[in-house]
Amino acid sequence: MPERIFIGVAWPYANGPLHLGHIAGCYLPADIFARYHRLKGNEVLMVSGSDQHGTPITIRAEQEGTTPQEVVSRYHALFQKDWKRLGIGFDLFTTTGTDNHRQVAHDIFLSLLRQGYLYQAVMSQPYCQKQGRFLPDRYVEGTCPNCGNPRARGDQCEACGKPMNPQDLVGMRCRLCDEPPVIRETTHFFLKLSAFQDRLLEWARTKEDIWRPNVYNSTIGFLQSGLQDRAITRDIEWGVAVPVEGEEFAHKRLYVWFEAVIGYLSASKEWAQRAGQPERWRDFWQDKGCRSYYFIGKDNIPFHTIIWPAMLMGYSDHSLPYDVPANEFLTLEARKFSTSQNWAVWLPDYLERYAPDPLRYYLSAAMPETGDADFSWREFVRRNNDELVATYGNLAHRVLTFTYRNFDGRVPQPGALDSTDQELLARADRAAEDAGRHLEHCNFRMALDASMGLAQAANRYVDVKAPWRSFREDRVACATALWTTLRVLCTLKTTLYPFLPFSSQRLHELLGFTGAVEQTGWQAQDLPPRQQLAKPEPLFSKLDDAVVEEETGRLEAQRR
RNA sequence: GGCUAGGUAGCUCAGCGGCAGAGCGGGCGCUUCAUAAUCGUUAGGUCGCAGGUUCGAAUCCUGCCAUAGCCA
Repeated sequence: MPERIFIGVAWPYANGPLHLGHIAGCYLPADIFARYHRLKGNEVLMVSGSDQHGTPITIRAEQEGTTPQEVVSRYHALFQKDWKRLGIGFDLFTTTGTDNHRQVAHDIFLSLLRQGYLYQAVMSQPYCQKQGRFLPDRYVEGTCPNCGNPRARGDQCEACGKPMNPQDLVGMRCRLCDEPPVIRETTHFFLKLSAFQDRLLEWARTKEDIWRPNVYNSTIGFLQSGLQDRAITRDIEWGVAVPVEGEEFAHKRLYVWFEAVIGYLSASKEWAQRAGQPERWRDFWQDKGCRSYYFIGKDNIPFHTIIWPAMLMGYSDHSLPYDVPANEFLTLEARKFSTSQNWAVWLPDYLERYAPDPLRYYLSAAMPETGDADFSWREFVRRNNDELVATYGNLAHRVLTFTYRNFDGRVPQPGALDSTDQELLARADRAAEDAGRHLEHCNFRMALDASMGLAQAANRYVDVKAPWRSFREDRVACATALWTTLRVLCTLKTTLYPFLPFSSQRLHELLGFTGAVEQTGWQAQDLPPRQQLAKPEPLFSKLDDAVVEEETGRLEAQRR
């Protein structure tokens, strides 16, 4: 009986390329999870898209003297290309700029309004008289009252990290034209989060054994400390219109934090339309048996465990998140990724120079699941050479080349299996079970370990069996050992497929199978004796140690 | 200031009440099918600090110290 799995992944701001922190944070784990479930034959819907609204995008456009739409289109196209190259397999990766998204956002807004969960209230905002517009917080600059930094922003002082209200700044001025803004009153819609407090708390408490401790504790903490209603509209031009009549809201837009999460639902509807089955989204949103998973970074937790569930509770009977496996952060050479300081390994740069699977391997093995994790080029080269190439790649290569050369390029016919052979095959079944169980629970590092442990056991087995010796002394024993190891490779190509889709497909073909490895299910494929093997070639390449200096040098050079 | 998470071998991390663990790196050795890969073996730790609970604490509790993130 196939299960239904909905996978929502954080929506990246389309204002710049993605870096490895984003990949380790949510895109890779989501993809691993999706591939596993597809392999098991489950129905999976995995969606996300470019978040094309929000201040970072308008700022970027103004810096470049272009339009927000141009910025968005450029990076959205880049994202699409990168997903393909890295093997992140969305069922749909759309944007928040579609008519469909606007309609769904309006529907939710109006539904919440009708049910009394939205209300209007007046708030004070900085207003630039010279430009005749309200200024987003981060468009306002001034001296930090806390540390004296003269260039603190209205949302936060980057020097001392203190969060800010624009009014707190000494000598507040407009970042675009240097004029001091005035404080003006403006009316906005607020979401009555407080109305959901009790229901949210009751619901969240059912998640104690499902959510990661970090996710559970911070959510409960938030809920217990009391929710404040939040404004869901802003005085800006770039965004989704506020669906009410009249001039008052004509120049206001839905605030991105409210609008972007709606993308999960609107993308599902778009996917269904594109598939020619416009009602199909209901399978993933209104079927009680469907589990929904949201892969995000830890900075996004409250939006997915509090705000989005509250919106869904107020809207109608749509499924609430089942799990929100938020990852911690990745650091780069022990320092925080920083876009403004250009301290980052950008995904397009990586993909220009290296293969996707070594990165997928590294980020899976060092995934920031339970605490922050670090990416360093030294570790990257080491993990590639000493783990991926030496343990897994070498196992496949040593067995395939020996077999290909000495058994006429075909899978050997095994004799009777002795206890060592049987033990290894049992070990393989156990590894697959373990990997599956860990993947079910989003424990990606442990799932990967299960497979790598099997590869090690298989290397030991080959050493014990020494087929290069038995080839001369006992041809049947040699054939049996090789067949057994090849059969273990069949398990490995399956259990590693979620992590290393490209090399699993290659191994699938090297073993003489045709078609897509994804079609073979979450089980070791039968290995028919006499099956023609493909001419062996290494699955992975060693990297020269010089890569370490080259890449760390590049990082330092590009740093601002 | 409040909250959350982590501080364990040279490095990356697991363990979370019962003899301190893994991978990698270091030393030594075996092997030669394989991208000098594999495999065996060995060294290496006051489990952040100080108290407490317990027959027994890396593990539970309290306080402190550096760290990261979130919130006000």
